[in-house]
Formats: sequence, C-alpha cells, structure tokens
Amino acid sequence: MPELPEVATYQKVFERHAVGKPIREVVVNDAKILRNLTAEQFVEQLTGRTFIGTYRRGKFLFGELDNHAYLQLHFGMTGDLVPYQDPADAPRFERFRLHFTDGSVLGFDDSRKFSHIVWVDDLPAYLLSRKLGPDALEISEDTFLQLLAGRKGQLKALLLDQHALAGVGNLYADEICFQARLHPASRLDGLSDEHKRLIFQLMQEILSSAVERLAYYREYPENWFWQWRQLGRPGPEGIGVVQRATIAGRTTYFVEGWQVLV
DNA sequence: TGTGATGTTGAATG
DNA sequence: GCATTCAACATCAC
Repeated sequence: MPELPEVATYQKVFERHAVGKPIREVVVNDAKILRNLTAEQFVEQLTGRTFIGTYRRGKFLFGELDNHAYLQLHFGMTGDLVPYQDPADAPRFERFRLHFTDGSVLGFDDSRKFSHIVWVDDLPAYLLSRKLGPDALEISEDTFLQLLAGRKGQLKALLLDQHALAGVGNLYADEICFQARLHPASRLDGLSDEHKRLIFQLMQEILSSAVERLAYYREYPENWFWQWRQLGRPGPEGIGVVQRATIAGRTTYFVEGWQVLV
C-alpha cells in the first residue's frame, strides 16, 4: 500500500489520532522494525511525551515530539496505522501501539516487517544523510526538468529512485507511464521536453488526486490504469492486452503499442 | 504448494 | 561515477 498518497493519508491519521495527545503507555510487540533503538529505549523515549506535529517527505513520515526529536515512520510494503479504542480492534500484525491519556490507542500494523522506525534527533541532518530527493508533490517543474537532464536510464527507474524524487512507488510509476503513453523502459535521454513536461504534469495530477481521495482506490477515476494492472487483461477500450515484465527491478505492467518506447 | 507482493539497501557486475 | 541486476529482509494471501 504505502506510496506517497498512502503515506500522506497516514499523516492525516497521525495528525488526528496522535498529535496533541500525551502518551500514557507504549507497548512493543515486536522490536524487529525498530532500527536504532531497543524496545526499552523506544518505550522510555516516548512515554509521557506528546507529538506536536508531523513532516512528510515522499514515503517517509516523521512525528515531531515536544522535545523536538522526531520519530520516523516508514511503512515498507505492508505498514499501516490503525486507531482504535477497544483492544478487540487491535490490528492482527500490530508491532507496537501508543496509548494516549484520553484512552485512545494508535496501533502500528505491519505483516511483513519491512517497516523502519527510526529515532531522529536532528531531522535536517538526517534527511541530508539519507540523500532523499525532493517530494514528488513539492518539486517544481524546473527542478524536475533539471533532474532529468543528463540522465540516461529508464523512465521507470527514475520515477522509482527515491534519491532523485521521493514518493513514487511501483503502482503509481506504472500509472504515470500508462497515462503518459510512454513505455516504462523508455530512455530518459530520448524524451522530448514535451514528454518530460507531460510526465511532470501527470505525476502531479495523479498523486494529488490520489491524496485528495485519501488513497482510496475505489474512488479513483474510472480511466486509471490500476484496475487493469494484471497480466493478460484486455486494456481499456480495446487498446491492447496488458503485459508484464521486470523493468527497473520491479514487476511492471504496461500495454505495448499504446505505450510508446522512446 | 508454489508464486508474487504498493519498499529499501548493499553488493556485484559491466 | 553511472546504470543495472540481484539477493536479502519476513510473511501473508491466493
């Protein structure tokens, strides 16, 4: 689930269900996803503190604490935030949970344990050291064009490269390529300026629409590709059959012919 | 029962 | 340094 629109939605959940509420108790069920602190340290650092805000860059969400340290939440492939009150509603793969003084609970669910929870003392320094690119919804068209200049790799590889551009994942990369009618293996050095501007524009449109709809796929526009994104399906309006290939190291779906290889 | 999965990293190769 | 490929991480769902 968690690409930029999903994480932007988790940010809203976090703002609503965690920010401003003193933490009464912290329970760790599985410390595997805690990257730079032990379960004991995690509990000790958070108990009694209050989150006062959030920051998001790409797929990385940070909760700011009242001592101005940050807690990084990266959701991996299957991470999720689940607010609840009744213990019976705890998510199945809850790795830790925060109890607030008002009695509410926020659980962190993650079946595959690819999430990364990191304690961050100095956020700007941390972001620099991680070499995270600009957020895909914040980047300007000019900066985006500069990013592409001089690059020779594949279009999809760029979209997925979090050091170049933070936020686009496998699903939305395929969506952008489909709507731009460009084959995901197209070479960046073969793209015209018009192509590049089109990619930028579609990226903004797709991501912001998805954010507006809270990453709730069933409310996405009918002509979006995700619902055809399956091997062998007839694409929309008979444009061709959906194919599957490994591109930029990831399973990629596209419609040959409809999406031009540049 | 095997296969694939919305992510990231680090190593190896060219 | 750049581009690319691959394995690893850990587990679930179909």
